[in-house]
Amino acid sequence: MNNYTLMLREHNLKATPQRLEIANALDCNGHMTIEKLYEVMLQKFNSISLATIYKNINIMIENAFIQEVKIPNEKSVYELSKESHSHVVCTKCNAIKDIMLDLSQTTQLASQVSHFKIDKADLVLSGLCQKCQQL
Amino acid sequence: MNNYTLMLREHNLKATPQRLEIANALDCNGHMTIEKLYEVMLQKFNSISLATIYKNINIMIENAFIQEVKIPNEKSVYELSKESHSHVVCTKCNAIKDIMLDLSQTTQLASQVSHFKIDKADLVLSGLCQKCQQL
DNA sequence: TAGCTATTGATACTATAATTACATTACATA
DNA sequence: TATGTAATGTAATTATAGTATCAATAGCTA
Repeated sequence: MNNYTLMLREHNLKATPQRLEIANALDCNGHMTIEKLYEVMLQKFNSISLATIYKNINIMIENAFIQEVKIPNEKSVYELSKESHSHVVCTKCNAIKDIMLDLSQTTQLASQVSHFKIDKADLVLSGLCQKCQQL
Repeated sequence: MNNYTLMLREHNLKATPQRLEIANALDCNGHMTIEKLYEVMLQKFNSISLATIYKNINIMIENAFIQEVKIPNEKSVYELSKESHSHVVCTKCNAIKDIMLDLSQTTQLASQVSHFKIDKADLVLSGLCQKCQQL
C-alpha cells in the first residue's frame, strides 16, 4: 500500500492503477494539461481512454485531490492539491513554478475595501524564467 | 467623434458601430463573457454575427484594447484595458469587482525567490460578496 | 475470497467554441 | 467625395472539449 494509495483513499477515491499513475505523473511533473497527461498515461497504459482521463480529472477535482490552475494565454493545467501557493509562469518556455508567498495582508486589505468575505487567492505571476532571460 | 472612437483609434482599430458598441458594453458592464456580449450586441444590431464578435474580440486583444480575465470555475470574461488591477469574485452570484491592490512588494519578493523577471501579476480573490454573505 | 459496486475502455455522440470564405458594405484619407 | 482597404454578415465548416452508454473488469470490505 503505497503513498498515493493512501492519498487517494483519504479523498474517497479508489486506488486504481490508472489513478495511481495520474497521481504519480502530476507529482513528478508538477503541472500538466489534459492532453499532456493523456500522452504520458498512454505510455503506461497503451489502451487508456481519454474518457477515463476526463472522468478521473473530474472526480479528483470534486474530491479536492487535485486542482485546476488557469494560466493567461495557455490551457489550464492540473496539480495535486497542496498548501495554498502562487504560480510563476514563463511566457517564453511556458515553465510553471510554485511559489510560497504570504498574501494574508493583501487579502485582508482586499476584504476591507471590497466588503467581500474572501477565502481564496489565486495569483499567477508572468514573466521570463532565468534561462529565457539569458537567450 | 466620441470617446470610444478615440480609444479605438489609439489602438489602431477602425471605429465601426459594432466596435463602439462593444466598447460601450464592456465599459458599462465591466466584465462580460463572449455569450453575454453577443446577447447584448444583438439588441443593438439584430443581425450581428457571432463571427464578428469573435473577430473583434481577437483583434482587440491583439491590439491591447481589451483583456481576457480567467476566473476559477467560470468562463473567461473580457474587460477594457486599464491600469493594472486585481479582481474579487463572488462564488455565489458570480459578481466581479475590480480592486486596486499594491502587489509590488509581493512581485518583487517573488522575483527574488524565483529568479524570474516578472512583468505581470494576475490576482483573483474568491469569496462571498456583501449581499451573498447575508443570505 | 466472494460479491457488490465503482471503474475502465471503446465507441459514438453532443455541445460548443472558434474559424473560414466570400460577397457586400462602410470607414478613413487624401 | 471618390477610393482603397478593412470590417461585416452569412453560412458552412472545423476544432476541440467533454459526455453517454454499456459490457467487461477490478478494487475493496465484510
